[in-house]
Formats: sequence, C-alpha cells, structure tokens
Amino acid sequence: MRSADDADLTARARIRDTAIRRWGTDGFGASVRGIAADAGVSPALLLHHWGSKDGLRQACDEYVLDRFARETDRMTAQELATASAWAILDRDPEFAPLAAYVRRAVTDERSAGRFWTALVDDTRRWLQQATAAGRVLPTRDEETRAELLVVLSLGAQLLAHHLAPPGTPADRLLAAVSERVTGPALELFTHGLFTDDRLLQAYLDHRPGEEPRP
Amino acid sequence: MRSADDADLTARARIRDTAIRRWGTDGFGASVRGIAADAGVSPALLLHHWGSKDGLRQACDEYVLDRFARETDRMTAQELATASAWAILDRDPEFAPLAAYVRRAVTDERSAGRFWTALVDDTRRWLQQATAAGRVLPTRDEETRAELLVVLSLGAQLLAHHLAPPGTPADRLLAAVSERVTGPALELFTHGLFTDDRLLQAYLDHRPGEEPRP
DNA sequence: CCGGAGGCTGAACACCCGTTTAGCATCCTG
DNA sequence: CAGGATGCTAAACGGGTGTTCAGCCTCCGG
Repeated sequence: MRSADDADLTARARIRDTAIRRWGTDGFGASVRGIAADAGVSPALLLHHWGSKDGLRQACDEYVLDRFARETDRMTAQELATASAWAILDRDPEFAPLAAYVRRAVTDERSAGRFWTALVDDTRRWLQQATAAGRVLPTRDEETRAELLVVLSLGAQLLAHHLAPPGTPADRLLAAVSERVTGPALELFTHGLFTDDRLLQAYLDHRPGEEPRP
Repeated sequence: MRSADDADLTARARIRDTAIRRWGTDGFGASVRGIAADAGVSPALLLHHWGSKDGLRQACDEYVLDRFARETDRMTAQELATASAWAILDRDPEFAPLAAYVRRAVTDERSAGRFWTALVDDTRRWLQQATAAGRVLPTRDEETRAELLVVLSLGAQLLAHHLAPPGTPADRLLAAVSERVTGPALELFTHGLFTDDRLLQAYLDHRPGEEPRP
C-alpha cells in the first residue's frame, strides 16, 4: 500500500489510504465514522478535507487510477510478455488493497466507467501485441474479445468466495482462485470448447454483413 | 413475474414479489419502507409476516430457488439441446426480475452459495450431456470448467452496464450484452485464443501429477 | 510578540433505518 | 352469537448515517 515518498504520511494521506482499504474490503456502504476510527481521526476531519463522503470517494478514484497508470507505464515489454499489466499487479500483495478497491468501483452502478476502460485498454493492448507476435489468434472484433477476457478475470475475482475451496482465508482467496482456474482456462484458451465450428458458422451465416462495431 | 395460480394474489405474495423486484434492481440495501410503499402496504406488515427483513429475504431466496428448480425440471431434452436451462430462462422477460434477484444474491457476500451451486450444477449437466453427444470437447476437470463458464456468463451480466452500448435502456441491457458478446464468445469457444499449446503444455509439465479436485 | 491561517475536534442536527408495541378491524369457528 | 385468531396499521423507539458549526490548538510570517 504505502506510497513511495514517506512525506506522504500526513493525516490526509492516511485517511485516503484507510478509505481505500475499508471501501475495498467492505464496499462503499462503509461509513465515514468507521474510516475515521480506523485512521485514528475525527469524522469531521474527513469532511473538512474533502467536503463530503463522495468527495473523498472521488479523490480515492483519482489516486487509485493514477497509481495504476504510473505502475503500468513503468513496465517493460519483457515483463508484459506473459501477462497483462493488471494481471501482474494483481499478484503483488502490496497492491491487494488497491485491486480490491478497483473491484468495488467497477461493480458500483454509478461508476463513471474509468476503471472499466482502463482494464479493457490494458488487456486489448496485450492481446494486440500477442497477436502481432503470433501467440494469439486474430479475431473479427478485438474490442469485444478484450472485454470478454476482462469479464472472465474480473468475474472470477468478484465470485472468488464461491470459486475458492471452502475455508480459504481471505488473504489467500485470489491466489486460491487462480490456482484452481488457470488449468481449465488454459485448456479453453488453447483448444476451445466445441468439437466443430457448426455453431459459429450458423451464427456467421445468420448475420452475414455484420461489422465489428458501429 | 406473476405465478401460475391467481389465488396467489394475497398481500403476502404481493409483498414477496415486490421485494424480489426491488432487491433485484436496487440491491439488498433497499429498505423495508420502500418495499412496503411499492406494495401499497404498511412497513409493519412485512415484519409481521416474516419477523425481520432478513426473514423476508430468506423467504425470497426460497421462493426464487424453488421457482427456477420447478421450471428447469419441466424442460425437455429437446429444449436443452442448444443452451442450458438457466440460459433459456434468462431470455424470458417474465423471469427478468427473478434473474436480477439471482444476480444480486449470488454476489452478496453472506450468500449461502445455494444460487451458485444451482447455476454450476445446471451448466455442468449441460456440458456433460453435450460432451457425451460429441459437441463439446472432453476436459480434465468438468467441475471447474463448468464454474468457469458460469463466471463468464454471470460476469457479463454483472458488468452489463459496461458491456452494453452507452444509452441502452435498462430493460434492454441484457439483450444488448448478449448481442455484442455472442460473436466473440463463439469464436473463443470454437477456435480458442492461443495459436499453439505451449502455455498449456508448460503448465501441465510444471504440475504433472495434479488431480482434478481433492 | 502578535495575529491569522490551517489542521483538527466535540457536539449537535436532521434524516433514515429496522424493529416494537398497542390496538384496530375482520372473519372463521365453536 | 360470542370469542379468539388473523391481517393489518399508526406511532413511536433506539441507533446509525452524512453533514454542519463553533471553536479549539499549533505553527508560521510580519
């Protein structure tokens, strides 16, 4: 969690970090009073700095988005050979609270969609590069294929408490899920699911002149 | 929504239906007072019948689960040739409120997992039958493959507001999502994603003696 | 040394929540 | 016809919520 510069230890930064952690684990229903208590601070201070609960939330959005953007920019092509930037960060325990926050934000109905587009952009970039390198098949619709993969990985995280073996401790949840799921996922990604292309052909015949996106 | 027998029009049933609809659209945070107002009834009546908000919720769980179970049992092998039972019900507008409730329930942290297992069982059955019929490839781990497919379809529904074109009306959301997604999904299901099996082989070599499930 | 600005707090406000209680009609049963 | 169960409600209770406000310290510049 902790940022690079230690001068960031102001109460303001501490509250922001606490809010991210709290909202990430308990959802945005978690109260201002609860966050303030966790940060060892008066509830009023939080309103003093950001005006309202929603103001703090927007500041957290901004911070998390910025943090991830800076981190993904730092990654070399070498690192990105096997997995997308977000997939790599997902495995980093230091980023677990941030990732949990992203999961909450992207599911929230009144989310502005910036987290979603960030995720999709990231995997689309990775897919395009992997396609160019000949590791991934070309597709009729790169955008939607990227979104589909985001749905799969994000969905697995959102449903982690069902996917992981019962009794898995909370901090091991995501690791347990990926452990269970990568095998069948790789199977699906290399061989597909169907034995022939009849359903796909039927679909393509049914809507012949379809374009990738309007 | 309306059940088969019209004698079910008691206030009790009306409240239950209203609660399912309300919680399905707004989440379980929706208040007892709001549900009572929608049903044209005093908030106290609701507590009178079910003891507590949580009691009503359990009754709704039971009702929805039972309704889907009865409906899937009615389906013939003919109908189940192309899609699983839940996938068929998902397209039925009459079941939209029920399906929305299921989506809320399965995401809720303190869900007992009955909705999840119902979904997984349904698609596992379908996959097994399709595999036996030679339409779907065999797999090393039927259980997890079924869960993976549930993650994909459920995830697409949970993230529908991002997947659907902007400005899609709420009642068209799911249809718009499936319209956008089926093409790339069929592509993935018939051809896979990777050009070769190097990643899969590397994975299988890395953990050679792995069993499907402990 | 003085004074103002900024970080910070305790107490209160208005509102919404789930729930309780007492009591009202109504209807079925003995 | 009496009487008790049943369906239902109005009003209130206690507690949690986001937010406001007056005022406290502390530190820094003139």
